Amino acid sequence: MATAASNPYSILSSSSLVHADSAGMQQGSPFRNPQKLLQSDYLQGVPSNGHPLGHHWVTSLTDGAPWSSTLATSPLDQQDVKPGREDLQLGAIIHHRSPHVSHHSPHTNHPNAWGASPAHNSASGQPINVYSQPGFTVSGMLDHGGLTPPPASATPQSLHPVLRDTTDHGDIGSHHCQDHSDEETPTSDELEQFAKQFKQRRIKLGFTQADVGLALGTLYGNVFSQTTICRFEALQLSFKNMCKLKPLLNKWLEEADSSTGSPTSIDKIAAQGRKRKKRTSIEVSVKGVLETHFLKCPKPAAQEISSLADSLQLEKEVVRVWFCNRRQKEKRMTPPGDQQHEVYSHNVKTDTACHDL
DNA sequence: ATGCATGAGTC
DNA sequence: ACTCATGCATA
Repeated sequence: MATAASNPYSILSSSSLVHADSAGMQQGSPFRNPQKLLQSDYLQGVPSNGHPLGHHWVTSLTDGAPWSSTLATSPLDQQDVKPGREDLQLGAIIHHRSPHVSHHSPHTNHPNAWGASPAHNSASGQPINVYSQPGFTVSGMLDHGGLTPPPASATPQSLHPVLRDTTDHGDIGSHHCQDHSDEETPTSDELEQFAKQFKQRRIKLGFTQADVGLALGTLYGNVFSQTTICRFEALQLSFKNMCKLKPLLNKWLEEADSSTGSPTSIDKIAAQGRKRKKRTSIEVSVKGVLETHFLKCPKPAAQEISSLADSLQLEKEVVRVWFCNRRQKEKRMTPPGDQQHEVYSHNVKTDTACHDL
């Protein structure tokens, strides 16, 4: 049942005290701003040009392949913390980016999966230098792990997969990829590795995802919820978002790691009553319909949303949000069910709308 | 772990 | 009105 249209929850004269800096992490943040180009990585909207990009991890400088959910590799690795998996042998499918990246326009979609980064992390080497941060001094991560020896981290010897030197891409063209003296944009591989390692250690240290989120707040001023930490570990965030969070989590890891045993003071932030709309539960049958529409047209026009909402007897807003969330989900990297193929990749001609009723 | 929701920043 | 980052509430 759709909730009533009246939204009694919008009142709140709430004093927004939490918004501290959720979005603005640039100033005062421990990390500078390594990912300025990331923004261009994936052109989000690009409606003007009408780029039908289904997936956009068009990294320009990150040598590594951007993630694009594809392939039906085994997605299970995100569930269990086993670092030594070798499900990545499908090197065959690996997309191949043209060596001459004159202008990497949004290739519709590269067939490469997240976990497909092979080679250097499971079978042979595995020594991924997870910590590419400058501040990371290996206080004891690698060797003091007496009881928690990361199965996959012991010999840091692998080569750095990322090697963006003076490869000037005409793409964004306003950055010089030469001044990367600090942590740069990690590759998807690095992020994946880090996420796994992070989860492992977090668990070993006995912290919950919620603990970490809170700790980040007390430590660096950026509070995060269990949800976000969870998504980070599961790689269910956008590339850019992952890049942003990694430094923080990395620091926390160092902290927690060095102070094992010490009761890290975990502050508790007062949870303020936030008026929120009750979560609407969409029936499965209705979801099916939405799903179908989504495949046909991931970006329905307002009018279409209205009619759809009408026929489904849902609030227009609910439908609109559903589509938004659905799109966002598609953008994520780790496929929920590991399906590849962007169903709707090329019909986005005119993003304006798909009128075909 | 995820579905639906909010809000800031954009276009 | 959309994208994106995030999270409450819930399965």
